[in-house]
Amino acid sequence: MSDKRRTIPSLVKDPKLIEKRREQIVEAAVDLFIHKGFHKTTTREIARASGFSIGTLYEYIESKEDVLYLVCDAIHAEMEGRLREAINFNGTGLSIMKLALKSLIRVMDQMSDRVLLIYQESKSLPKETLRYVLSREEEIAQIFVEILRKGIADGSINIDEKHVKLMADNIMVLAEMWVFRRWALHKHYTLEEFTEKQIALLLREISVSDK
Amino acid sequence: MSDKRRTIPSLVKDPKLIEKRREQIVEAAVDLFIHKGFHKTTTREIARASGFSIGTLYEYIESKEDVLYLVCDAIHAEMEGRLREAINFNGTGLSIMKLALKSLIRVMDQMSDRVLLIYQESKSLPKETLRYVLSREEEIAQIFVEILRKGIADGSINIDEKHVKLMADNIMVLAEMWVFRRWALHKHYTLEEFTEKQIALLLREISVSDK
Amino acid sequence: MSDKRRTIPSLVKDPKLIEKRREQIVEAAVDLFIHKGFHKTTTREIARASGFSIGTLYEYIESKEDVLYLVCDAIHAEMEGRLREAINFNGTGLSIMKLALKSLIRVMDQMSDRVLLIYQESKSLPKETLRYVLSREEEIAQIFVEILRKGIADGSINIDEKHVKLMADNIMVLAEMWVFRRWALHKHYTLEEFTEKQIALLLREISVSDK
Amino acid sequence: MSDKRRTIPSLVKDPKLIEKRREQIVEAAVDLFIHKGFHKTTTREIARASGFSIGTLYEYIESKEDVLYLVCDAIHAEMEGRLREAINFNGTGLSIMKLALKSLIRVMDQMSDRVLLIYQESKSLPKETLRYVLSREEEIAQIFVEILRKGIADGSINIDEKHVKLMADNIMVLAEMWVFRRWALHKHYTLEEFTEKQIALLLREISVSDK
DNA sequence: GATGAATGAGAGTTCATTCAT
DNA sequence: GATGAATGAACTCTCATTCAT
Repeated sequence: MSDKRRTIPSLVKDPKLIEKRREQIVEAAVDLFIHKGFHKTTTREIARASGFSIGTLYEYIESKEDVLYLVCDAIHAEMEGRLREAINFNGTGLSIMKLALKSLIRVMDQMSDRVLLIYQESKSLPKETLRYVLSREEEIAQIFVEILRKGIADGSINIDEKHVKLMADNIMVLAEMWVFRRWALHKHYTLEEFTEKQIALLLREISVSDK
Repeated sequence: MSDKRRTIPSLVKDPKLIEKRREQIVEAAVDLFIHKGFHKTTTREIARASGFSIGTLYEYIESKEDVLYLVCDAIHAEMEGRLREAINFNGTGLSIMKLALKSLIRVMDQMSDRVLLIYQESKSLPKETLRYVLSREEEIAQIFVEILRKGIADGSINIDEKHVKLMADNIMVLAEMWVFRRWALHKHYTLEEFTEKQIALLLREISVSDK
Repeated sequence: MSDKRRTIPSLVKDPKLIEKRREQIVEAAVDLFIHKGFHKTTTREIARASGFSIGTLYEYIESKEDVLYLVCDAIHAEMEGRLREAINFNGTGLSIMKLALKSLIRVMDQMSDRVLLIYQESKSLPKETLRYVLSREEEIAQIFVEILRKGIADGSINIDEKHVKLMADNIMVLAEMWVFRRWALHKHYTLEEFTEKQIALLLREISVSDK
Repeated sequence: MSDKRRTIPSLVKDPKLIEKRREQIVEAAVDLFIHKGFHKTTTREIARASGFSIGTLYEYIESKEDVLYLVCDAIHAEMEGRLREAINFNGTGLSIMKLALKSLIRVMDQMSDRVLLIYQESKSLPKETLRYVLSREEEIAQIFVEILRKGIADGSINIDEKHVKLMADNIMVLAEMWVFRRWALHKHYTLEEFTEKQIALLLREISVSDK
C-alpha cells in the first residue's frame, strides 16, 4: 500500500506532452501485448502502433519494461476507477457488498483481456516495479476489506476480523477466475450464472444469520 | 479431456533412452525456469544443466517450447499423482472431500514454485499445446467433480448438479491462490490457518444441513 | 604552417555573439572530453554543459567534429600563448632556450589533461581539419626552431642547420612525454627532476663546448 | 610489469581453434582499425573481414573492446618479438645498445601503422585492460633498462642509476616519434638520417668519456 | 536567436537452431 | 547417438542532426 509509484524519467520536458504521448504508448501497447504477448512484441512495433518513430518512443520511456509498467498501471487505474464509480458507499456493509461484488465481476468481464494481460505479463517487470504493481492489486482488494469492516461495524456482516483480509483475497480471486479460467468456465456458464453463484457463495460466508 | 497429448518427435530410436534423457531435461529445466523464467533461460543453459550438449538436447526435442511442454506436463503429472496418492476414495463423498481438500492445498504448498511456473509460463506454449496443458488442469479439477458427484449420490453433499463444475473450479482456485497470491497471503496467514479457513468456506457451500 | 584555419559557418550573424557562445562551448566540451572522451560525449551533454539547448548548439557549429576542432584550437592557442608569455626573447639563443625549455615543460604539466586530449582525440578530426591542427603543433615547435637559429647566429648554440627541425621536434616530444607517458614517469620522478634532466640532455646536444 | 594478461572467455572449447580464429580476427581488425579507426569499424565488418559471421565472432570474444585488446596485445607481442630477435645480448652494454637502438627505430618504421594504432586507440580500452596494455609497453622499455644496467656494470655506459628509467623512456619516445610525428618528420628526414641523429643524441647522453 | 521534440539509420549483442564430424 | 562450432535474423537502445514553432 505504501509502495511508491515509479516515476519514469523522460527526455521531454513538457509534462502535458509526456502524458499525451504515454497515453498513446499505452493504448498501442495494450493491444499488442494482448495479441502477441510482451516478449513477442518489439519496441519498433510499439513505436509504430503509437504513431511515432522508435527514437521518439525512447524519449518517453527508458526501456521496454517501462512500457509494461505503464500498461499495468493504466489497467489497474482503470479497474479501480470503474469499480469505485460503480459502488455506492451508502447503505449497510452488506448492501454495499452485494453491489460491489456484482460490479467487480462485471469489470472483470469487461476488462477481461487487460486483466489477463496483468496476470500473464506482470512477472516480466523488474522486481521493484512488480512490487508496486502488486500493491496496486492489493489496493483494490482493500476496497473489500473496508466494506467488510463497515458491515462488521453496522452488524450486517458477520466475519472474524482475523479473516477479513483472506475474505477480500477470496473475493478477488473468485471474481478474477472468470478471466484466468475462462477456458474452463465460459463453455459451461454465462456471466449471469457465474455472477449469481459466486455472489451466493461469498455472501453465505459473511451472512449474520449463518451459524 | 479429449485433447490429445502431444507426441514430440525425436531423432533417437530407443524409447527408454528418450524417456531417460527427457527426464534429465525436465529436471534441469524446471529449476532454470523457476529461477530465471522461460524467456530468460537459454537452450544452452538447459543443455548444460541437463548434462549434455546443445546438439544432444535437440536430438530429444524440436524446439525450446517443447521443453516447456515437457515441464508443464511433468508438473501436472506430479500434482495429480501426489493428489491421487493422498486421497482415499473409500467413505462418503463428504469425508473424501475433506481429505481431498486438505491434500490439494498441501500439494499446492509443497509444489509452490512449480505450480507458479505453470501459471506464469504456460501462456508461452503454442496454442495447440496450451490447450492440452489446460486440459490436464481440468483433469485434476475432474477429481473433485467426481467426489462431488459421489457425495450427491450418497447424500453427504448437497449441491445442484449444474454447479458441480463451477464448484470444482472454485476448489482449484481457492487452493491455487495460496501459490499465486502468496505475496498477499503468506505475510498474514500460516498454511494451517489458510487451509482450515478455505476448507470451512468450501464445505459450508456443499453441506446438507445448509439452506 | 600555410594550412588555413578552418572557418566554421554559423547561422548566427553577430560575430561577438558567435565568439561568446563558442567560448562557452569550448569550456564545456573540454571538461567533458577530458573525462569521457570525444566519442562517449554526446552533443546533448555538450549543449547542456554549455548552458543552452541542443538547437542552439547547432546554431554555432555544423557537426560534433566542429566542437572537437574548436577545442583543439583553443588548447593550442592557450599553449602557445602561455609559452610566448613566459619566454623572454632578449639575450643569447642559449639563455633564451634555457628558459623556454623550462617554460615548455611547465606548461605541459599545467595543461596536462588538455594536451593529452589533443593527443588522444585529434585523430577523430576530418582529414583536412586534422592537418590544420597538426600545423598548429608545428607552429609551437617553430618557436624552438627560431631560438635555435638565433643561438646559431650569436654563437651560443652549436647545431647543424640541417638538424634544427629535428631538434625542435625532439624538444617538443621530450617535453610532451611528461603528459603522454605520465603513467610511466610520475611514479618515478618529480616534475623538477624530470625538468632538470630533460633540459640537461637537450642542452648537451646543442652546447658549443661539446665535441 | 606484474599486471596479469586478460584471459578472454570463449564459448568455443577447442583451444587450438580459439587461437586460430583469434588470429584471423586480429589480422582483419588491425587493417580495419588502421584505416577506419576503432570507433568507426563495426563488429559486422570485423566478422566479415575475418571470414565468418557475426555470430561466430561473438563465440570468440565477449565485446568489441576485446578485439581491440587482442589487437594491441598482438602488436606488442610482435614488437617485442622483432626487437628481441634483432638484439644480440653479447658484448658490452654500449655495443648492445647501439644495435638495440637501431633495431628499435627500424621496428618502429616497419610497424608504423600498428604502433600508431596503439597510440591512438588504446585509450578506448576498459581501464583494467588499458593498464595491462601499458605494462606491455613498459616491458619493452625494460629491455633498455637492462642494457643500460649491463653497460653500467661493465663500464661501457655512464649514467646515474636514478636516471636509468627516464633514459629508457626517452629512448622509447625518441624512437616512437618517428611514428606519431611522421607528419612532421618524414618530409624533412629519411629514416637513415633520423636513425643516425637520434642514436647520436642518445649515445652522447650515456657516453663514458663525457663530463 | 532560441528551443526541444522528432527522427531513423545504425550500433553492439543474443540465441534458437542446424549440421558436418 | 553425441558433439559443439557456425549461423544470421532479430532484438533493444543510442544519438547526431533537423526544423517547426
